[in-house]
Amino acid sequence: MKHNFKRIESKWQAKWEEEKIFRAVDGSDKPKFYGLVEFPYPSGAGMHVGHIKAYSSIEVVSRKRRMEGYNVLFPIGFDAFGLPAENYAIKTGNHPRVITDKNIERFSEQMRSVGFSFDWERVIDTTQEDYYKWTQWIFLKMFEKGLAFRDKAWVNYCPSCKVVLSNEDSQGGKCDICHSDVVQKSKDVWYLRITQYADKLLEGLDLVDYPENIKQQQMNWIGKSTGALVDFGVEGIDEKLQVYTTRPDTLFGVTFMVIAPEHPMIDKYADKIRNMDAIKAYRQECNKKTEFERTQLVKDKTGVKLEGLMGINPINGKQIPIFIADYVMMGYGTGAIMAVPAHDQRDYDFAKAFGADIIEVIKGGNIDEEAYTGDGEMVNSGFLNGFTNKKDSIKRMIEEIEKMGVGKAGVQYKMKDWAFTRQRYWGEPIPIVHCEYCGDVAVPYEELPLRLPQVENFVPGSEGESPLAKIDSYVNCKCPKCGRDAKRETDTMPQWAGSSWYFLRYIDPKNDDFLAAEEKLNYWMPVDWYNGGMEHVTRHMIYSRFWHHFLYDIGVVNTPEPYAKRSAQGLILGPDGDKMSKSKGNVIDPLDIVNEFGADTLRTYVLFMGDYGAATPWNDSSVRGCKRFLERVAALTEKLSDGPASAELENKLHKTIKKVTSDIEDMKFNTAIASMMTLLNDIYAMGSIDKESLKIFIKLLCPFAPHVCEEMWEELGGEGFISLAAWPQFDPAKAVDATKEIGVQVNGKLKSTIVIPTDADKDQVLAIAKANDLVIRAIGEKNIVKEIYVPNKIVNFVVK
RNA sequence: GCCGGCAUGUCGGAAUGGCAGACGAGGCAGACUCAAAAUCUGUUGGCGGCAACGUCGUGUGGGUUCAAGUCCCACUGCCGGCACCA
Repeated sequence: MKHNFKRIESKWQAKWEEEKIFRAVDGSDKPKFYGLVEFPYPSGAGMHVGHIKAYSSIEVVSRKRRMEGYNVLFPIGFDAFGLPAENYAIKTGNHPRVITDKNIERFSEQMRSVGFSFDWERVIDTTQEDYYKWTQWIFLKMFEKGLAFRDKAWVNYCPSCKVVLSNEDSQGGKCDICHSDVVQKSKDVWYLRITQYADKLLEGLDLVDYPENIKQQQMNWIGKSTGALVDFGVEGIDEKLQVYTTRPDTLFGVTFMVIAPEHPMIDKYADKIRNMDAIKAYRQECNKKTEFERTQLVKDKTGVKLEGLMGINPINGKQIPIFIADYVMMGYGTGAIMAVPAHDQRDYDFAKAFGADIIEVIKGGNIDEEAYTGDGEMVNSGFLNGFTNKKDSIKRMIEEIEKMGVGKAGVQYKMKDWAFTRQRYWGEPIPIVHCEYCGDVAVPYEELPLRLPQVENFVPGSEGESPLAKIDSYVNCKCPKCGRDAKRETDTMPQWAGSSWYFLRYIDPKNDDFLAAEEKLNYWMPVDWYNGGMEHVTRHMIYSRFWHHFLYDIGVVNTPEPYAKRSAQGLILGPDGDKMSKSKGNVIDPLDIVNEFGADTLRTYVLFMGDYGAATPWNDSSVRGCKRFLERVAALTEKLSDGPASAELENKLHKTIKKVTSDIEDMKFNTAIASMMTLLNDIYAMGSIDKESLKIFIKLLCPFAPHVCEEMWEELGGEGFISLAAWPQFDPAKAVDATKEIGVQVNGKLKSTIVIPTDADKDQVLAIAKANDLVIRAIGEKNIVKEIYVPNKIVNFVVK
């Protein structure tokens, strides 16, 4: 072996750190590049190979940018608030602070051992007071603008973790942390009005360079739909029942209404409802159902008719029954629907189960069989009869109901306001005081940070009270407004709070006066390239875009969108092709790989193993292949010849420069590495390489395997660090081939290959092709009816 | 049900509509070795053939084209996300 990788890796890691060569410079004249990777949650398990792959992409881009002369900010930090540390604290009796510090130290050490070119002077930790001070500051700004509010409503609640969860944290009806079934609970909690930014979050997608699937997923999550709000009269009471519909043009086909079991109208007019006992029983039944049961029973519609109340269709004055049923959700639209069973399958199923009328208003289906949801001619619909275009009929109906004063165009979103509250200890305290006289009062900005108090017992209350509620000295305080006795909010912020703005703090991590200085924000933002996991597309990515849009609106930052470009890595699967998990015993520890094969090998392998965006199984033999490659590169210093480079070598070298340079930008790291492997094989075949060519080669390799390249650079007498040396320039003239080998087809089938001078004219090429024995044989007695020549690519003879 | 993606040797994967299988792994054969590992050399899609070469071949069926892994239509199978969203 040429080098002891352990020795050279620690040698260069120490030198880089000592000379702080990866330090980002504020306000430099160079063009800036802000590369970002999702900062880790410092778990007790240590780093995962997935972290290595996630960081390696931007690591390579950042290293290339430095060599290209950019002022690069490539920071790292820790998203350290959260339940795992707290649960571990409850289990072991250690304070989460102690556990977190230990884990951060371990993670830092591990990341250093891989040789990532982070700027270690800008490390942030979301659990430090000087950090969460600004998380609280942003919360208070939102409170000031009415975007943070308290509401008693139905929330997702995890009975196992004993916390309220946001919609984003309970996708699929499962708790994101422990995967228990989530239940609905009526609770007084804090929300952030993210729905007010729904349109901005949608429009902002036009401004950014995200992969199409990420944009789609965010659009689906926001779930904008347009339609109309229609007011139905209710017989006997002086109040309208408003529904939301995407098909107001089917209003003539309405045969009943359905409201959610939790709809407030039920309690309000309980005295008018003759069957309240049945209603109450049904409500209880719904409450007991888990999300799983509800989705399993989609076809079997249940519900109860409201006896005593009748709806009135505003378009034709018809009386229609009103039901409660759990297929209508309080959380979407108005919690009430107009049912058009002929043209909505759910309404159809319900109508069949409850014997309601089915009136066809769109021709084209067979409503004896199922609901017809396609397009067609409007019938049984008064002034809409004869309309065939959905758009037109909807528009016409909205005009009509607006004229009548019974409805208007409306917009709905699937996204709900963000339940921004956790009944746990290890999070940012919500800086609000509840005063009997003044209501919810903000803690004054100058009193931030509102510190987490020291507690002995982190166990939450049985009904989901925060551990902070038990600390009298924390809870009892004076109202900042009137000075009378008041009580502090004891909930803390959810796990996603700190990560919603962390990329701004990297820009000015030690600023005591503001979250980051204005001129520095203006210089560095937006993040030029952000890489992370697909699992964050509808959580962290939505949340942080929301916060950034808000900060833009209040003038803190100068761009609405935080991330100019986003990419996502694919999973690394276990060697067996399954997702890595402790229970399956197929987990690869990156530190084992560093120890056995070296950091350079690990880095190269995670990028070489396959398409960066695809899930790929780990393969130990392939790791050895990468190590073999790097060792063969290192051995080139023993194959040095006197310059200058041969024309053949120059040609191959410049082709590789071109390929590696563009492949890195396209995130095609696997083919970038493959092209360097090809070059290496060619050099071995040629027998030697001159010093200057070798220097160029290792510059290309440096972003991937920086330690061995630094060592070789030193050996070759290179100046300074190769990590800061200038990126090789591609010279098109040197990559030009004198001759080309191209294929010759007969009737589209390859028959032979010929060598032609590059850019030879058509006649010359065809002459060479026609002189080829194999081509002559393939054509035989037939006549050439067409001759096709694509320059430098292919010849095709069509014969008959 | 809706949205998005994928399908290529033994495996991971390459291929601006122009020589399918680059590169790596694995296999096979050989060199070195007492031996193994490591290293090095050659070889490696199927079928036929001593060979030259022929022939088939990118999930399935059709289509466009001089030419299709690539474009279009229909289907099948996997993966991810959302889901009684009115």
